[in-house]
Amino acid sequence: MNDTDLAIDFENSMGPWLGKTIKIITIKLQEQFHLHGLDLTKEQMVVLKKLSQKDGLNQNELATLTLRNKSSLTRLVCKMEKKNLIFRKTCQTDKRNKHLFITPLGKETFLKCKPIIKHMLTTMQQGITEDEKKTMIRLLKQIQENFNENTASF
Amino acid sequence: MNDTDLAIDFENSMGPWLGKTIKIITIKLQEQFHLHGLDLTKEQMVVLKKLSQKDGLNQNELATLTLRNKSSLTRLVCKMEKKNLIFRKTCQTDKRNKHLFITPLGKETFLKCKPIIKHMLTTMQQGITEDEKKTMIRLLKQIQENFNENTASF
DNA sequence: TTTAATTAGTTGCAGGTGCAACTAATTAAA
DNA sequence: TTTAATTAGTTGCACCTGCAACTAATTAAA
Repeated sequence: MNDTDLAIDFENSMGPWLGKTIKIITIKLQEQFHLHGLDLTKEQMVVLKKLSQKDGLNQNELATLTLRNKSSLTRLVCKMEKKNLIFRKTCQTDKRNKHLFITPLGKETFLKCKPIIKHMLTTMQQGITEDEKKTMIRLLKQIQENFNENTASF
Repeated sequence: MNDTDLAIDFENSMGPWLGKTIKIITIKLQEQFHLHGLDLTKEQMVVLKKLSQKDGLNQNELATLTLRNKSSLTRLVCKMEKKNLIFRKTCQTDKRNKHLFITPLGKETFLKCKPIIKHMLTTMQQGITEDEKKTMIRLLKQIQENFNENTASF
C-alpha cells in the first residue's frame, strides 16, 4: 500500500463539508436562543419538538428517536425536568417505563423557539431553490441508508 | 400571529436532515476507530489531519480552523499531548503563542486512520453520482456563506 | 414456581463544548 | 517610559455524549 492509496481528497468529500456546516448551524442556533433570552440548548429544543409531536414517549423511545444513548438521555431529561420544561411519570402497567410529558412552560418555550428556527431555516435556504433543497434531502437520506444497509461491513 | 405562521415543516427542511446525517456518520466513524483498535476520537483525528496538512500551527489558528472555542482546543490538545500524539512548543519570539507539532506516533496513528476514513467516505457516497456529490458540496458551501453574510441579522 | 434472561433507566468515568473570568506576554498610547 | 489595550492560552463552571456496570421490573424458561 503506497502513499497514493492512502491519499484522501478531503476537500472534495462530503464528510468534512457536512461536519463544518452542521457546526456553523449549531453555533448560530445557540447564539440566537441566547440573543432571544432563551435558556435552552439545541438538544433540549429537539426534545421539546419530539414531545410536541408525540407527548408521553418513554425515555427509551425518545433516545431511539433522537439517536441518543439512553444514559445521555437520562441526564438531558433530568435537567429539563429541573427546569420544569417536562415531567416524568412512571408507567403503572410497566413500572420500568417512564413516560415524558411536556409542561405548559415547555410548550411556551417551544412556541418561542419556533420563529427562531423558522428564521434559521429561511436564512439557511437563501440562494437555494426548492428543487435543490429536495435534492439535498434526498441525498442525505441516501447517505443515512448507506450506513444502515452496511451495518455488517461498516 | 396565528398557529399557521408558526408551523414549521421540519421534515422538509434541511436542518434536521443534516443533523441526523452527521450524527450517524459520527457514530459510525467512532465505531470504526474502536473496531480497528484506535484509541482516538473524531475530534482528535481532525487535529491530526490539520497538523498533517500544516505542522506547527498555534492553538489560536487551529481553534479557528476547526471552528472550536479556544478553551475547548486547550483541553483537546492537552489530552493529545498526554497521549503523545502531538507536542507543544512555546514560540520564542512571542511567548504567548504555543505551536503544535505532530509526533511520530501521531503520524502513525493518522496513517492508520486514513483507510478507515476512506472506506467511510466511499460507503457514504454509494448510490450518489459525482455530479450529485458536487451539487451537495456546492449547496453546503452556500449554506455556510448564508450564515457568514448574515452575521448582522443572524 | 423458581430461576434465568431481558428490558428501562441510572450512575461512575472519561471525553468534548462554550462562556466568562483569569494570567502572562506583547503592543499601542499617553 | 509608564500605562492601557490587546492577544494567546488556561481554568472554573455547566452542559452534552458514549461505554460499562449497576438496580429494579418484567418476561421467558426450566
